[in-house]
Amino acid sequence: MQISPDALAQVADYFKVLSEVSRLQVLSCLKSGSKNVSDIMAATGLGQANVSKHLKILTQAGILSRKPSGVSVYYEIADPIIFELCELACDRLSISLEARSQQINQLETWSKA
Amino acid sequence: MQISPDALAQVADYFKVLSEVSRLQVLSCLKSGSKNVSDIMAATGLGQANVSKHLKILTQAGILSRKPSGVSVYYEIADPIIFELCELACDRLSISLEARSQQINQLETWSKA
DNA sequence: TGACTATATCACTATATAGCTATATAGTGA
DNA sequence: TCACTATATAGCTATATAGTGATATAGTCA
Repeated sequence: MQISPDALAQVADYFKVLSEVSRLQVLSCLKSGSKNVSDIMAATGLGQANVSKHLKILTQAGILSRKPSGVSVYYEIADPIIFELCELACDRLSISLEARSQQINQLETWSKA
Repeated sequence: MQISPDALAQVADYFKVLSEVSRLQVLSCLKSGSKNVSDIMAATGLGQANVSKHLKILTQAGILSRKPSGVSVYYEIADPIIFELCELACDRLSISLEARSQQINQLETWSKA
């Protein structure tokens, strides 16, 4: 094994941040631009404490940046690379979906034969 | 919010598969080519039942392919895209590490001033 | 100052899962 | 057939964490 588990742990932690639906919702709604916590709550439907927790996790991972402005705090995407990551994952998912549907088609033609 | 939580859930699940050190170890040791379960156990140091469980998860995610051969079962990378994903994540990590070290440098020069 | 609002944090519960041991299954050779 | 080995699975415990309600903190305006 070439790569140390410690190094892999950092990669794993990074993917773990992206492996929760709520956090992806937050990222998705921030793709169009900076928003404050209340906006994010409204856009995602998540509870306040929950949103705050996820925002902290995303910020600590370097994915979001935090900008207080008066009483509000605005968050925005600090690292657009994540959308490339999501695109790659989506590509992969659509490929496997296609493969699965082809298998189903084969089963169908077989059952009709 | 444009993307449905259901769609994001699939992306999240995909990332979740990649968010465990043991599974990344398995992928890392399979990068050089096909291996059977015993080889993977030896390369990673993981227990047999544990390796088997992780292999199932990776296979179900479409990341590995399973090829029984006699008593053994060989697994190999079915989807090299994952290495692109890992590279992107690594790039991101090295960038943030670099940023952090620059901050430390700034602190050091500041403390020496 | 005090009242109000926005955000963060704490304490808790419920759920998911990594890793383990024991057991089951499947292939191979006697 | 039986014995042996490789892999898979079941059941369990321990741990991590998402979500929630209550509370704390910080900024703003009267």
